[in-house]
Amino acid sequence: MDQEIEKTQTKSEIYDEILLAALKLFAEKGYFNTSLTDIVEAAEIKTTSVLYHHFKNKQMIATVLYENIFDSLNVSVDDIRRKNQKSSDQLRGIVDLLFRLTDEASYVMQFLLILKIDEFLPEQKPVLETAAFIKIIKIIQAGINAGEIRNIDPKLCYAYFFGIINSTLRLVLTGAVDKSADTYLSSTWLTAWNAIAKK
Amino acid sequence: MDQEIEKTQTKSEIYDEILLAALKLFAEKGYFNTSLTDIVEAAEIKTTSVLYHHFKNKQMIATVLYENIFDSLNVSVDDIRRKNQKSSDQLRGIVDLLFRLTDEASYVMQFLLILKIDEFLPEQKPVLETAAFIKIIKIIQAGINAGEIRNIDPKLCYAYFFGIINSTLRLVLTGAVDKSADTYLSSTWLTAWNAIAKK
DNA sequence: GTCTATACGCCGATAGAC
DNA sequence: GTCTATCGGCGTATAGAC
Repeated sequence: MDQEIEKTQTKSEIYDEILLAALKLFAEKGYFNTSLTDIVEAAEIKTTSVLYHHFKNKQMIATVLYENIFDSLNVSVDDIRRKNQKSSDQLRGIVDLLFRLTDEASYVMQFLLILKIDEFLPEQKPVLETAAFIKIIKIIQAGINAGEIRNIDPKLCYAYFFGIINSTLRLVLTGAVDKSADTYLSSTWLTAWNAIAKK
Repeated sequence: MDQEIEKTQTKSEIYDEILLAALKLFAEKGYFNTSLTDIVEAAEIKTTSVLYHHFKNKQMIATVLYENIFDSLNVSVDDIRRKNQKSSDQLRGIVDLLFRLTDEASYVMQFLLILKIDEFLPEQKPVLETAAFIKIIKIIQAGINAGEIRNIDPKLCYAYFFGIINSTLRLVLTGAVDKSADTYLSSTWLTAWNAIAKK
């Protein structure tokens, strides 16, 4: 998925190590409970100097993570939209993706669903205003227009549908239930879709 | 609601001012972005010494807020359980309460729904293990036993029902929609209840 | 590009007079 | 119980040699 990078502009392994270490720590302990020293240790580099050679400051590490995650999500949503016509199929694709990410990239999903991003990146767009989520609202709007989804405020519809999806994933991510997200996929999808589908 | 306090053991007005100021600031900027100086200014007291005379440290302010809010919620849930027999009526009572709190005490609801409490109060119980929420799970279990609610894992059922409720309230609390929570009450209740009700 | 050393600000917390 | 003054430490960030 990140393999489109040419050798020449590879940002170095250390760069990636730092990002990965920071992502894990932010997800586990939160941004403010994570010191640069923590990141340095987890990334297995020697001193903060190495870190500052790659990033302007702590906030920039978080900013890059934010951009990577939301850009990647945006690309995936585009892909799903291209491969499916009906709103229900597009939403199903997005749900599949989110459940898979929860099982296979839980740190990413914690960043998305659990962290309070605007607390440490106040200048970034709120989640609902990012490209990926604007497109999701569009999918919902299209579903309403096509008569697939009942005619309510798209944002409210988003809250209903992804309220069910996200709170289920939060149960998994916080360890409140012990099974994998995948276990709950079909039941949760059905419930969420029925909550917004036109009868 | 807080009027049961006898005059003799009133903790002084300053105590309450500090708590209220801290609640607002934590809700608006987050715990870590709020300094004791911020609280001192907002509470309209002179120095941090006054603050330290009432609270052992910053964390204790948050702890008292946490306990007040969850105790009060627990009392309300008891009250609702006493006044209603059916699970559906009890859940409806809780939903009414949460929507009212969102409109009338938004800082409290932000503390409950938006803040990542375990980041600054790591030793406190996770929300789902507090008395109030254990009782909510019991209400759901009773509804399943009575045949009112479909037979699924109570925690999953909780995620479906309150996923819809809470994500709608989050829209209001974060300003993603401009109307009051009350506007969405009946529609959201219906959707949430239908998501878990036995047909 | 990595090392050692260090600056420095902020903030939580305390001492002690009154 | 409130004031002035101040400490100590952590964590971010930088300087400068190699």
